[in-house]
Amino acid sequence: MAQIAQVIVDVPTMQTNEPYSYAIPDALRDQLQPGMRVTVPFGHRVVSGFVVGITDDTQFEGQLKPIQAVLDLAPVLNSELQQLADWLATTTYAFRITCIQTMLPNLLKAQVEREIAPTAELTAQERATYFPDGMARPFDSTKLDPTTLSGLLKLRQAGKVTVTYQVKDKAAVKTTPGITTTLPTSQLQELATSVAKRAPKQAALLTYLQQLPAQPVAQAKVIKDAGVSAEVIRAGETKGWLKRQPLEVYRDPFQQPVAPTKPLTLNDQQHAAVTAINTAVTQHAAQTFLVEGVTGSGKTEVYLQSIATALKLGRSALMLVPEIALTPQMTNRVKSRFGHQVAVLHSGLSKGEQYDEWRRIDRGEATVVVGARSAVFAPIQHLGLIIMDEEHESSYKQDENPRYHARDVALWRGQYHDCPVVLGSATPSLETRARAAKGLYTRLVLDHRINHRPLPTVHIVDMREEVKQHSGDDDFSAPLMTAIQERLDRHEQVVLMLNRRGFSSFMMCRDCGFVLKCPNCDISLTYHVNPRLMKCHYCGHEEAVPQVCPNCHSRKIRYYGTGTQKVEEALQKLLPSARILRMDVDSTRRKGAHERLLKQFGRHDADILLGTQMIAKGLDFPNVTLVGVLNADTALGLPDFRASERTFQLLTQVSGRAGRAEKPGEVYIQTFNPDHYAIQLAQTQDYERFFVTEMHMRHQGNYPPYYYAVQLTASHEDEKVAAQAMYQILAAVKTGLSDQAIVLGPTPKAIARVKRKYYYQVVIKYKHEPHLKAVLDQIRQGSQRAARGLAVTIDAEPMNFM
DNA sequence: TTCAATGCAATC
DNA sequence: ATTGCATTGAAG
Repeated sequence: MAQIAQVIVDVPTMQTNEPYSYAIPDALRDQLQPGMRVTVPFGHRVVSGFVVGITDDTQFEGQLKPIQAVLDLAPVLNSELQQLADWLATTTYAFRITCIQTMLPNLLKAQVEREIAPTAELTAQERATYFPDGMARPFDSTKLDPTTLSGLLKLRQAGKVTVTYQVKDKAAVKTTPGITTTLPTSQLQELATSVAKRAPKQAALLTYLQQLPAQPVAQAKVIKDAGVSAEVIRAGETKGWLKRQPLEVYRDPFQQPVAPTKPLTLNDQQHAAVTAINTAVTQHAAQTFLVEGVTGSGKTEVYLQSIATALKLGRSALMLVPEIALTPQMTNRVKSRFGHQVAVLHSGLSKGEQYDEWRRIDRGEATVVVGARSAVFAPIQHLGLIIMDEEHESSYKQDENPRYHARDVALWRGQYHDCPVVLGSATPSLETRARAAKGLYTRLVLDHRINHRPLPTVHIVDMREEVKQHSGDDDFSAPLMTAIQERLDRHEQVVLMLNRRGFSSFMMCRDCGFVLKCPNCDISLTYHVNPRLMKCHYCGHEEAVPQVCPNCHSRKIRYYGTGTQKVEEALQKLLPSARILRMDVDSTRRKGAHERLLKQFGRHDADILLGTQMIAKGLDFPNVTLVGVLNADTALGLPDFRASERTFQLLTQVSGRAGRAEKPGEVYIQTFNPDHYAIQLAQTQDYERFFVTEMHMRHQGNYPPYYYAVQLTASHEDEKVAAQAMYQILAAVKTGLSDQAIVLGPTPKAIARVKRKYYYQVVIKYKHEPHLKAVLDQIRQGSQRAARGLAVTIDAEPMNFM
């Protein structure tokens, strides 16, 4: 019986979102397995694809085409991850191939390249114009200029040129020169004694070769260990003593060795938590834990000791951390406990490094994986424990297709492997905390700080009063300045956070009120000092800083609001002797800059670390005794039901940065909303009261976790088209769902225009809608043949309502 | 009437 | 996504 491969082709459309049948040529029959990548003829070209099954027959009536080539020796997705891909596609409304690609390291994304070659049919004239060197040339419609492109297309119509497709697999294994010997030890011994007296180096090499293992050894190692030069090795090669053979090496992103650490002694609460988790690990129970631990309560040690238990049982562990927290501080801590068996996966690595870490995991050489969001797809086998630190972080949700939440994937894998999942946070998401309240998750509370260090004292500064007393737009209140000065006098360090979410410094005319906006997007341009430019944070548009108002030509156009650079300048003016380190998107763009700045601060090369949200997470500097939040409430005004939750989390998180060692810490929060519950409760770090208050608000507003939510968005260059599409979708939703469902919109998004496109959205809130999936799938089908340029997205449980 | 731009369905 | 093929639209 002829075997048939079921292939998902790499063409992300609705029509090709199911397997296509291909004949398996005899030569590939033994080799091919589900989970492998292949190249297949598709229409009039070749595309890459992914084998999801091998069957004996097919529904397809027509003539099957054969698979062209197999790209892998072994499946790149095992059976678990293949099932996970299917689940991901159904729950996130994404294409199957998109899900598969997301789960694989970047380098395994095969690329199709087109080439165009001349034929004998061409006239000399045409040949000279299009093929000056007579050779085939790359045919990339995005890179060729329009005239050449249309010319080439005409020639193709006439059949005067041929187009070929080449699927390029970028997966490259790095090698280093290696050495092996084929001679038996006895012969080498003989040679060593018979070699000329005045060639001691050759003798040394021969002696060394005798104890060489069968596998190739790096040439660099031979040179070092045998004490010979590359010259001698070359001589040995010509004499046939040894053979050169490329040796596969891993690009190790973690070069520097780390000092091993021993498990620390646990306090009672930590001990209770570890015991509970260990029991679940040992019993292979797919139980979910919520470790609710205040900052400084030693959550990480609980994670590490639980991981140790899984390893002892011969199982592996996955630890997820927000990208921003994947600092060397954090990875070092895991590496120094578990050594070489740790693999690290995050976007800071090069693609080659990512691929190599992925392969170490796939081969079972790494049994502890630490990584950011996408590491939840790591090909770990025999999972014994999954940990997700800072579980509330919104970066665990991917904001492009597939719009998955790593927490959901982690829970899925926990079920699959029958292993516990530990969600950890000082400020759990309302969803998670509510599930714990319902008894779905086991709650483990760590409310003592290690060594009973007190929580920092938090002061709230009413900026309305400050502005009244002083003149105008000062970013620094008197109490905060006094506190900073005290630290400088005592040679202690200060962390200042500028909340930048949805807030920036913009140009406004004081005469006519004109605000300078991006010509492509609907948002105001941000003022940058160095280089002095107006920039759009969404599309990257740049323009010169205007001297006069473009609207009324007044010279009184000034910038308003607060950027890190402006604050830095102002602060430097107030404290001329203070050494200030600025950490924001601009100063950390280059690879490793983030790490370098933190090291600098850790060495006390600076007194004040000034930064955006990124400094709130996971830093641990013992000499920091003061934390200031310059503008606590910029996020509160945003049209998002999670605004309070975000604000509370951020303030609590950043407050934890103060006084982590023996010196007590102080926190100053500057706000224009001193009475808001999110800020009041952040002052006392009272998560439980915040939870109860916020749950009440969510209940009032019919928001998650009381309701599920789906956000539908349509975007188009023409505002009318986008709006119209949304009204059609609205009609489909209304007829398809019960009247229990709450449908909001269509409304223009808070930032209605981004990159020359208008955005409209509809939000569905529901408790139980069995037909929802069918309705949304139908919308997905419909959006396929809608107006050109119209993009419809479906986001289940969105994190951003803007 | 002819050629070209535009829309549309199919791709195993 | 990309293609060939049908349909419609503008010039001959």
